[in-house]
Amino acid sequence: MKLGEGVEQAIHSVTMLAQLSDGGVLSAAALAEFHGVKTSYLLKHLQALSGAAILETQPGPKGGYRLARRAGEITLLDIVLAVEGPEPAFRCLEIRQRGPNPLPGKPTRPCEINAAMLRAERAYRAELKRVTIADLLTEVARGDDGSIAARGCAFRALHERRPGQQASTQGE
Amino acid sequence: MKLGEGVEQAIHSVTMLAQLSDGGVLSAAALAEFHGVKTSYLLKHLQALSGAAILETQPGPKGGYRLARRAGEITLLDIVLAVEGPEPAFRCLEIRQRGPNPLPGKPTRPCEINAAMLRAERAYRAELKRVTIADLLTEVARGDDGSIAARGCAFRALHERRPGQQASTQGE
DNA sequence: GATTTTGTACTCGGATAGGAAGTGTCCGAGTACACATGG
DNA sequence: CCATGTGTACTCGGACACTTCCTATCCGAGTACAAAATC
Repeated sequence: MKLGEGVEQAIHSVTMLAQLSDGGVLSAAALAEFHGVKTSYLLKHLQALSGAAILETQPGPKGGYRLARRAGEITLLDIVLAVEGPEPAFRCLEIRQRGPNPLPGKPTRPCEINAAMLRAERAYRAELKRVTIADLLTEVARGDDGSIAARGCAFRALHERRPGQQASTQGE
Repeated sequence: MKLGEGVEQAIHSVTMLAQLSDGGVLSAAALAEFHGVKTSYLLKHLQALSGAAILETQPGPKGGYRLARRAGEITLLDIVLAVEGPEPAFRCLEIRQRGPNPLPGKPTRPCEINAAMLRAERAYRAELKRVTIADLLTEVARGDDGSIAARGCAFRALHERRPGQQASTQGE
């Protein structure tokens, strides 16, 4: 019962991408720098998100990642499943049938233990499905005195880019 | 997001132990044989359950494991936590503060992402906490035509032992 | 023959190797800009 | 001076090592029974 570190990085990255202006993209290097993580590793998970149709990619210089759909349409469950894989955490190996005398004519009835574990996992996923990236942004803004938003804005002003469009005044 | 195989083995073992008569014990070797798993590996998890005060051990010949409390007082959550460890699946590394400009004077406000993930995990654990071993036995009995119970009874008649008491008629 | 003593066999317990998955890194394919060149 | 062609630099994408955790295994500590020796 352990989630990889990539999940946290992915959620933070999506949250950041949700805040940039329409049509803008952010490179993986910029996201990694902002979060203080390894670029190459973050790239792996961004690719997973891209493969899950959560992010869109823009190759080439001035390229980067952007959201593939509205922040209100992206749930935490989508991200977790994209990064960790869709298979459930509990895997029933039917060990009740693996003994020396495995109930000969008995057809495969659902294992009660498996059912209970899956029920719990459904509750877990349902809770994650209830939370969208837009909800997260709202919550953060609610408890923010402005400094968090300011930091994000400053960062995006520096690194956000719009492919196929001349950058206005980018110092670096 | 993956649980080890030991969880399933542990739950099945506890379920079996819950069905033996008062004062009786079952050896790890017997449990492993019944479930068709490696004894040495099962031992590790039985030890974890013992350390969590879910099982009691009886050393020596005719020794084995027994429940430390009533089956109705043992939840699936107890077993999962004992085997997998109590730490939550999602670990917030506070990467939002690890960037190059980490909000200087900002005190540690709870991360919204972390809060959402933990909320989901609480739902998961709450669902597991609702199910006791006694509930599982009831459910299994409800959908059983008698063959499952018969198999378990036959096995226990062969392998169940009572320390400090002469075995009545044990063929082997 | 009954009791004590000793020995053995069996149990759990923790420390020790092997393997799979997560973590971290590398190089290759593709694209847009920038410059140089020609008209 | 303007349009075109070429080159370069930067991006994402997938394939390749390293580390950690799960899986599997071994040997040691402890106990109850059984047999043997003694009274």
